[in-house]
Amino acid sequence: MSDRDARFAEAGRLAQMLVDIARQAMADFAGTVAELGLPVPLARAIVLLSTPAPMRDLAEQLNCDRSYITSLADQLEQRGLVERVTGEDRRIKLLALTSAGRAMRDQISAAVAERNMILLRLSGAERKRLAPLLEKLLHDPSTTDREIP
Amino acid sequence: MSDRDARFAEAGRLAQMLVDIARQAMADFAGTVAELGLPVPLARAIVLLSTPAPMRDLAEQLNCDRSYITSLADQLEQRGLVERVTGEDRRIKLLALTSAGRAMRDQISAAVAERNMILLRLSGAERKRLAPLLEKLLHDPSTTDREIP
DNA sequence: TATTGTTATACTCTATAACTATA
DNA sequence: TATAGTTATAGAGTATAACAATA
Repeated sequence: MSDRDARFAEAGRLAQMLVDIARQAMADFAGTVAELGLPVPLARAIVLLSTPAPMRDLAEQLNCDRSYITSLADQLEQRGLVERVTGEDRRIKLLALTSAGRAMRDQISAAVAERNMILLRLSGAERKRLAPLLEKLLHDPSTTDREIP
Repeated sequence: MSDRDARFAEAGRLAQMLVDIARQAMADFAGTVAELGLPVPLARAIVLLSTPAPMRDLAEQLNCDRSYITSLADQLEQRGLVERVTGEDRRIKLLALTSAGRAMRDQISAAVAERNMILLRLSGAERKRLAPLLEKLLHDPSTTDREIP
């Protein structure tokens, strides 16, 4: 196997591990919020609503269509977790957590933090080493600036 | 903010980054295989079929129900990428890549390797530092063996 | 009786297009 | 006319339950 192939293979394994770890983390999140009776999309929205936000903004943060936010908002309203608040610009509706919604948000945060895999499995020193690597992976240095000979 | 809270917050950020990076990697994979005309679930199955495997095994590796594998197998067969081969135990059907399937698998592997974010964004030294951290996150040291004071 | 795969069916997540109200 | 949200509808991905064939 050429040097190049070896590097490809090694990087492939790392990428696979990364995806598997994230899958595990997402499954953990799903399990955690399921115990609170929440489907994942509703829980994600609640977590983002630390402060009232226009539905449009939520669509951007969740990376989905505005029409889907309508559906999420309907479900959250039915559960009494958010209310729609008409904005100053009367086209805009803010989603605001109700007190039940805030309580739910606190429960989610606490439960998620407690089971955070990174805290459970890595020491402080290891977390310090991990952070800059993740930063670099996340903040695309334009992707094309490194050569693969 | 207490020390404990600070650690929770920091670990939360790391977990979020990890999930975001994986999402990016998965989107890259989806884009790559879309160029080859494949939906993600079919591509994932093809990648796993380096050697013929019972449908039951595939279900386990893809972490889904056997009935769904039936549906994937139907679609792959229609595209001429796999064939069902009855096993020695005649209840079992192996999925085996056809030559077109093997060609597709090679194409996927090459395209994915070329765009591997880890290769594009991390140096060899950085990859060396990342590997043991991912190993540790992946191979659950029973999750409960570390205390969170 | 237990296991493998199949069928029929249904649910969740999400998008698209056309619409309404406001700006 | 452009933007925010809504409605109706549809598609992908996946599961559940009942079933057939084989062990």
